[in-house]
Amino acid sequence: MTVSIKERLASLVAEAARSIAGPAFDVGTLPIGRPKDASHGDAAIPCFPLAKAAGQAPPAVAKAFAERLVELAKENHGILTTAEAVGPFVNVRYERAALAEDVVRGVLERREPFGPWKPNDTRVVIDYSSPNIAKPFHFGHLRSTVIGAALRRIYKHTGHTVFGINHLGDWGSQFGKILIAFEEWGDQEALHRDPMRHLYEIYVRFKRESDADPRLNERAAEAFRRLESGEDNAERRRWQELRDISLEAFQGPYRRLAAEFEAITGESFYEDKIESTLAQLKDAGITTVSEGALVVEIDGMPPCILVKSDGTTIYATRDLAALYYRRATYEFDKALYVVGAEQKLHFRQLKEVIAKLGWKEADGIEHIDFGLVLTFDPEQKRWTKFSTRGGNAIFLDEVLDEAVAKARTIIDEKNPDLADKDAVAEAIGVGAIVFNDLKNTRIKDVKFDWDELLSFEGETGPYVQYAGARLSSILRKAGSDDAADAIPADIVWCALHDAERVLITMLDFGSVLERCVDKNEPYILTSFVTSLASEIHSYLREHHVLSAEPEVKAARLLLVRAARDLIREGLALLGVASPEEM
RNA sequence: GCGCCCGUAGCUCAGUUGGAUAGAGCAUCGGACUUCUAAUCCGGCGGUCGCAGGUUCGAAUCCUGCCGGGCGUGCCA
Repeated sequence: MTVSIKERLASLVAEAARSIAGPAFDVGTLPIGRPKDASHGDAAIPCFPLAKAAGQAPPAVAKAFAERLVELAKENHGILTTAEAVGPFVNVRYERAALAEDVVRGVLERREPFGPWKPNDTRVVIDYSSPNIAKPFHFGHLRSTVIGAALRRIYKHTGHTVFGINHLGDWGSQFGKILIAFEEWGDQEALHRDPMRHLYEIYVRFKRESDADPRLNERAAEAFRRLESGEDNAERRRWQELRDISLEAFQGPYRRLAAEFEAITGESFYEDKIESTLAQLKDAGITTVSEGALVVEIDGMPPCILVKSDGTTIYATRDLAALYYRRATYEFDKALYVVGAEQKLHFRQLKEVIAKLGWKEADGIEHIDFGLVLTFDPEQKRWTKFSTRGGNAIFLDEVLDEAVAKARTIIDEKNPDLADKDAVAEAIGVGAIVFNDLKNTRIKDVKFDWDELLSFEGETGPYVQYAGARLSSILRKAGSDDAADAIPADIVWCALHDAERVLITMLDFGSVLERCVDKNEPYILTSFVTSLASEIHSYLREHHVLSAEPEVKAARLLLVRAARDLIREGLALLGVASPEEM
């Protein structure tokens, strides 16, 4: 197995460091970073830890360190050309041909980290999307769906065994409300025409009318009791009907968003597992009865309620049943919950309960929280929460359709002869929305802004897609867009010396994925593909491919192929399509 | 009240876990298409990193205290 140029640099740095600061020096304390200014070099090593260990001033140590690196580089060809001390830093430059070959070959031959990583033994359950099907699939559901789907693919790519789970909100007391709402105002024709919208309308109406008529809430509670009784009654049949129709309706958005699951086990799936869950929790001796409810008391926070005083269960009970089931079924090491930040307390409670049970898996339970979707309130002149109750929810399909329509308009204007315009518009429009949601740190609130959502310029999905399309176009015109094309033996790799910025960026792919996994943050990858696209757009302006001298052209075509593949790979991990043309 | 989160350019955000002169996009101003897609590129303008202390060779980053905003705070999810 070949060792990447990055790893070879790391071992060179380690060897040089030990020869300066002694064999006991902890090489891990010496970070290899990127210089502030790209003109300084390809990689930079701050020498402060080394200076401390060597007991000398940082600039002096840096100087000696750089000299040692140069010596070592002479003995080990194909890694570095220069190592220069600048004050307390050492800036190094990769040997150009080696850099180019390492990166391009790595991508095209799908070596790690560009291709799939060798399997590790970590098993990960990712709970995401999990829409409440008594409520509409609105824009707010996008976040969990898109973040979770991206994490699922990133974990898979990096060698984890992953189980993506849609913990559908298809149970619970709000179903009592929906049942009563449907009994009062339900309409079969409207339900089948547009299930989500119809259920949304009657749900909002229920919320509104129950304010004036508390009897509605009582009836809803009774309906849920009857549902949870386990009998094959009218409530159950209606529930089953609404659930099936809703679930079917969700498949459209899931397809468009490239969201896939290993299992769709909603809350109702645990209905027959609640009893044994409660028994085990009681047997463990961690439950108490408080104010008529069965709870687990937890230091420093409110108790976790298992059975309400009216005898019905609650979401925490079902989440615990799910944890028992998932431990037995998937033998997970990590259980990630991609759920909004407002449920922070609930997941802290879950984790505490599991810790009280003494499970070794407790540490692996992690709430992958994210910010709210806000809407601008012109009256209050500030960003406020969407409220389902208020009825100002924005449907996801509406947003996607709007973006696709905008993409279609731009295609007609810029590329009227394009084949398959509708398919390309779908890829661009949906890609823009997905990309936008994965652009920032999860915890940031998302401000719902049509202008920003429908912007296809700058740091956007279409910007990255466009870079990919330009690369594909070059390959098409060169007639060499065959992924199976072998890399010729006579490639002059140093012809790519002027593509250093692109190559150095591509070199980062592995550590980018590591950071994504480490922090459960897809935006790091989003940011990476944006940088790569930017480097490509700049490069293509200055460096013509098809008209270059044969040697240069051959090398550049390989670079183009590699960059195109990596952009496609990165976007695919995020859930964004890469049109060949746009 | 208490707990958690956020505060960086006019706006939206990065800042690789404490390293070099704090970076992008949008907006704005100027420039680049008879050459592989101008959904692009190049340049200008724009900063008391909320405030005040502290830690040290070095702080947007760590610690403390304030200020402002958000979320949560026992039977919704």
